[in-house]
Amino acid sequence: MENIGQSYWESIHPIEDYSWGGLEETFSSHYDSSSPDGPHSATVSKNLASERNRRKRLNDRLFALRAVVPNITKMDKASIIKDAIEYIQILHDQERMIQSELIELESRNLEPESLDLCQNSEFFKSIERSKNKRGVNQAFDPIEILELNVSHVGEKTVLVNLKCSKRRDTIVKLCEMFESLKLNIITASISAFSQSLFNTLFIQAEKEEIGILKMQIETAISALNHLQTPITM
Amino acid sequence: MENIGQSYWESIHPIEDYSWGGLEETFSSHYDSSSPDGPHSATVSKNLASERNRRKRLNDRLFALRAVVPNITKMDKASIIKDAIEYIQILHDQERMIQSELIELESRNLEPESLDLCQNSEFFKSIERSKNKRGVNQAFDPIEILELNVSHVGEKTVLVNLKCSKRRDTIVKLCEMFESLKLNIITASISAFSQSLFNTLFIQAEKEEIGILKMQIETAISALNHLQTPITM
DNA sequence: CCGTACACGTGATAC
DNA sequence: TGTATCACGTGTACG
Repeated sequence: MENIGQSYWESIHPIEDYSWGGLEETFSSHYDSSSPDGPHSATVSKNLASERNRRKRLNDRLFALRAVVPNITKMDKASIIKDAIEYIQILHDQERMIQSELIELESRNLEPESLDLCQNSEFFKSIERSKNKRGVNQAFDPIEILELNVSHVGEKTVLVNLKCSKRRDTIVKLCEMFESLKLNIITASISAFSQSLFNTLFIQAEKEEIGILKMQIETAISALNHLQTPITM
Repeated sequence: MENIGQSYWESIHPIEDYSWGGLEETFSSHYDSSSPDGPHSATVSKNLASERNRRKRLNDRLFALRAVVPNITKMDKASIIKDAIEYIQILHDQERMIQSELIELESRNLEPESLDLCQNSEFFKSIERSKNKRGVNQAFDPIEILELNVSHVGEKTVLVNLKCSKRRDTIVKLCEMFESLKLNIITASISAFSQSLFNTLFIQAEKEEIGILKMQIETAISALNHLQTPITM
């Protein structure tokens, strides 16, 4: 089976591969017109493939939208769009404030050349027509654990490998979390690539602490995620 | 020809100019409540109404997203999401440019009067905001720059190499600093070894931004060190 | 006529 | 348990 309809929701919560093409293929009855099912079936098949492509495109776009928007609370389609709207409004407000602050700073600096440069920037023009609607909401992203592996590589050394999604302030919160655990860290490496975050830690610990360490990290991350302010809209 | 259309929410819908060319007709009371197959039919009816509400919510959100994103070319669902993604990325770039303009302006006037203004800037407020979630206001150690090298490794790629001393919360502050700069970071790697901290960043930038980037990082770190007195917000 | 885009109802699935 | 979301195939309108 090729799993045509596989999308990221199903990749997160995989479902079993059921055969969806059972009875509709040879289905030609319906009060159909006088056309035999030769060209009609071809048309239906084309439309079917097109519709699949359309759905896939929509889901991919939605996935990409989720990737560029922090402050994702739920993985719903509607929630993703709602969070994107809120985030755009937050960006509008922030830009407005930063721009006003920049102008204030410019006004103290009495160089007319830079003032003209600023006011002629396209950013300034875009700010002019942007409207603010609400106060700045605190953006807070949940840390999504994609992979967590704690293994034992020596006599008293434990290797922690953590892969998680990279969103806004994810690195900051991760570092805070690791520092708060008061571990005996020998070396630590954090690499950000694309939309993922790769953490590698060598920790001085005993072998029997592996399970506890894994649970510690998981609970610390989930505790961080539960700190977020409820967004009610 | 049944055409069970959704129309009662269509009348509520505030946007009247365009409706994706869907088929909207009057709602014909089709499903009967007096079916002999009682509970199953009721379940199906509930599911049907829920699905209609879900679709309506999704479409409303999509319209709202279209409303906050300017320069919508096509009214496609996929195009609306695509334009929103591009717009968010544009906003990110603009924010980054504005930040660099701010930093450049701050470096231009080195009077102490403007230093106070700098500490009230949105850049530092964002730092304080992200730090304020724990209420930690202990005096922290200053970040000591041991080595900073910004070089040009490609057409639009800049390599940043930063080595500094590793003290308490150095990684956290460093990550906050890098995130607040709103750079277009391709990959970032932070390695802690012994008492030193090694940062390697690949940033999408132009060649002429190298000097600005170096100055940005230096001033941001030194500003972080100068911040340590009044964090209480 | 053909391709695109949409809404619709339905069965399956996760919580 | 019911109640959410989702993917799917289909009919249909528009260019």
